[in-house]
Amino acid sequence: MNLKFQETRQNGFPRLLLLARRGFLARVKADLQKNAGYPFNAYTGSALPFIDLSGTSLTELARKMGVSKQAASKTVRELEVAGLVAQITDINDQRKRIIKFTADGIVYMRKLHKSIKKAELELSDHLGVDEFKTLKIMLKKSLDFYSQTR
Amino acid sequence: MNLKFQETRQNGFPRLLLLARRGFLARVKADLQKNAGYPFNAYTGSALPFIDLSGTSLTELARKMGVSKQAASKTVRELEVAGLVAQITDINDQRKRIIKFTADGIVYMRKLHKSIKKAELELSDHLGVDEFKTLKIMLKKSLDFYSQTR
DNA sequence: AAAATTAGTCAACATAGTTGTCAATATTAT
DNA sequence: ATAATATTGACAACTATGTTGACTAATTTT
Repeated sequence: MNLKFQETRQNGFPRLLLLARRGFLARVKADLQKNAGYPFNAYTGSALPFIDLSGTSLTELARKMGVSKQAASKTVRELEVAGLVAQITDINDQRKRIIKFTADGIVYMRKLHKSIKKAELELSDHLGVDEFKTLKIMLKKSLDFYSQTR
Repeated sequence: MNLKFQETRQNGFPRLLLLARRGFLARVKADLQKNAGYPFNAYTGSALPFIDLSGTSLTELARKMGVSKQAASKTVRELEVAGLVAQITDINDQRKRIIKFTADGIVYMRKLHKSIKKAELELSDHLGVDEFKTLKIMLKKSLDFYSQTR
């Protein structure tokens, strides 16, 4: 019985992506905690980058994050508890809650950004600058492909 | 106030990896369900490839999957219910439960493998064969980097 | 003004993992 | 041989991140 397909699967494309991401995020997290004492989790990681400095409504945030409003709502509550964002009611539409960064939230964003850049540089160093650039371009092209095909 | 870091974050490296993986797996899943009527989830996706045709113990499987024994145990139970694997007690060590594919499990593995290959080919077509190869090599190099650094 | 749509919440549940604890079995050291 | 130690795998309780369904309140359309 042939075992070949096992080897293929264990190093299949989706697994490579998963593990590469895990490795990368572990580095970001370590750096962020060391340098800032801040948490780093799905709230901070997947929600913050989609909150505009001028404020973003929940529904808009949910859409950008690609999750349900309910999931986004939970996330925002956590960020609020952590003191990184505040929610204010929209004057023009009282149903809307506008989510904005607190001063602390902006500080956090900058630190997070720095940690990510640092991790990217580190990897870029290891792979070669051009190779890393190509890697990112290829990934972007893949996304384009999948968002068209969907 | 500068908005630049927002743009950077939304297309940051880890996000690219996440979305590329999501897109890829959606294709695999669609193909698999269309052609085989089989489920495709974390159980099948992350556990099956690590079960050896000659059988694998739970502890070994957990180690290979990179999760706790408890998590692996749950997964195996699901696979058992789905009829893809069976657990038998090891004759030489009665603590051990050897997990083996059922005939159905092997059929499933082959189909899964085919669907993944198909999705890889499709993407390879879109990116260019050489580029896709490079992409995979770069990802592998990244993994090596992170497993060393850890 | 009534009907329909939209924004957001609460509750219940699903999935994929975790840690802590434990019994049964094997291994090692005395 | 037996006592101490280590390993295998189970159960329970919990965490994190998501989902869907049912709902209220506010706004927009007709």
